[in-house]
Amino acid sequence: MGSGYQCSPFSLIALADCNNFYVSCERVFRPSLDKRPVIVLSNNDGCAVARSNEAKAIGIPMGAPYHQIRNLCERNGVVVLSSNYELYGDMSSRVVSVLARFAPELEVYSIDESFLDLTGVTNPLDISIRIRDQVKKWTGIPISIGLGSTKTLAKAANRLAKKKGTGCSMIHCGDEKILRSLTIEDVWGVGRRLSVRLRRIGVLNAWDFARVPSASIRAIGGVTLERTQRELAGVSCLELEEVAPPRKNTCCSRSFGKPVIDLEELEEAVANYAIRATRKVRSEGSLVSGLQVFIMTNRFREDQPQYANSRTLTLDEPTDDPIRIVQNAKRLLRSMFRPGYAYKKAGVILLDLVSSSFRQGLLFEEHGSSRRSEFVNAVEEAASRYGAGGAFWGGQGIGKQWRMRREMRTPRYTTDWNEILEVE
DNA sequence: TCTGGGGTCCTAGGACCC
DNA sequence: TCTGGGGTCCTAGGACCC
Repeated sequence: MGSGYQCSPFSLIALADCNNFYVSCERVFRPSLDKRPVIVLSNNDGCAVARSNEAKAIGIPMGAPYHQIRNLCERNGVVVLSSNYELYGDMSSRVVSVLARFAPELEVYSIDESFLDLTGVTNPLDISIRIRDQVKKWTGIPISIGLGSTKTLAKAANRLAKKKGTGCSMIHCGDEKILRSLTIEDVWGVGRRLSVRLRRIGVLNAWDFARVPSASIRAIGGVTLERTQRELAGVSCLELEEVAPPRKNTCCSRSFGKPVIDLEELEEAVANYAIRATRKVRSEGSLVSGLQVFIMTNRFREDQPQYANSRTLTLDEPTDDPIRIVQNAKRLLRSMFRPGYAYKKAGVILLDLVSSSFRQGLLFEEHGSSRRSEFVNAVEEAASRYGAGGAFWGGQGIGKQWRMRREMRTPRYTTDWNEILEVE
């Protein structure tokens, strides 16, 4: 082979990936959607982010803006749904709990994918078929499983299983025929930009990629792409992370349902995003060291004046106090706001999160005065118990002209008592 | 009219220091 | 006319992922 790499015979990784996940979740609760073309739209009913096989067959591309495919959908009787993240999150954890019965060493990689360690299993393909059947039976969600000695090979095998429609498949790093059948774009870690540059040097498929001198790969995509190359050749560079490392930043941003002109409205939106982001941080027991706010006009409207900006600040002490975070977010917003633009999107990013146990001595100093934190905790408690109607901060406003569209959302069957499925 | 949201990692280059 | 070099730290931007 001449590559110098050896396949590792010691480990076996499986990637379990839910098929058309959001669509599959919707179908569990509405079996009438089976065999029909269905798509799920992103926030603000913007783009198609999940498509059933029937919808793919009609020619709806991934990520297509809805306004561009609306006619196509209407002509073909496509069922169009807004996204329902409460439902998908809940279904996701159900799938994971079934997977964990088979492989206790598992990494939840995304809402619809998990890596499983099947090292030492005697009949991995048979087990994979059993896992697949069990997940379908207990959750209603169809999955595909790819097997390989590294994460990148497992990913590739999963792609193959989806391409061939077999449900489960395995790839060995020496399998020339199979690796040649995977285009360079199919390789995990090779996106649009890198694939163009790789094709230019004659790398067309996964087999080529694994065999090009690593110096050329490094020149094109740095150490990250070099790792991908080694992984594809069977050398493990990406470990299974059973415990998710603590998040470093968290963000809340939204496009507006309607363009926003006024500073006051923008402040209201930014305050809401800041509070949502702060809630995530508090629920993880973290503190915020800094924050960034950004605003932008609609970049697709070439006929309109454009403005985009972002500002960052470092807090004097890490905090999880929503009042301080909102005050600072508004300050940043006012410092860069320019009147006369139609703003389309804004966001708040909380930076350099640290564990709240690091705060230690500061607890009883001025910022953490206990009466104030009791008050904050009480408001947050009421908000989490009774929803936005229970309690909200003054800056959040009540008009919410800017809030996003979500016109075709299905009920939250599994997470909201008012919307639970009724069986007659 | 209408074009998502939330992350990570890496690198180049500027600021600053000795 | 001549105008260092090497280190660190930080940030912005680019690339990727789902």
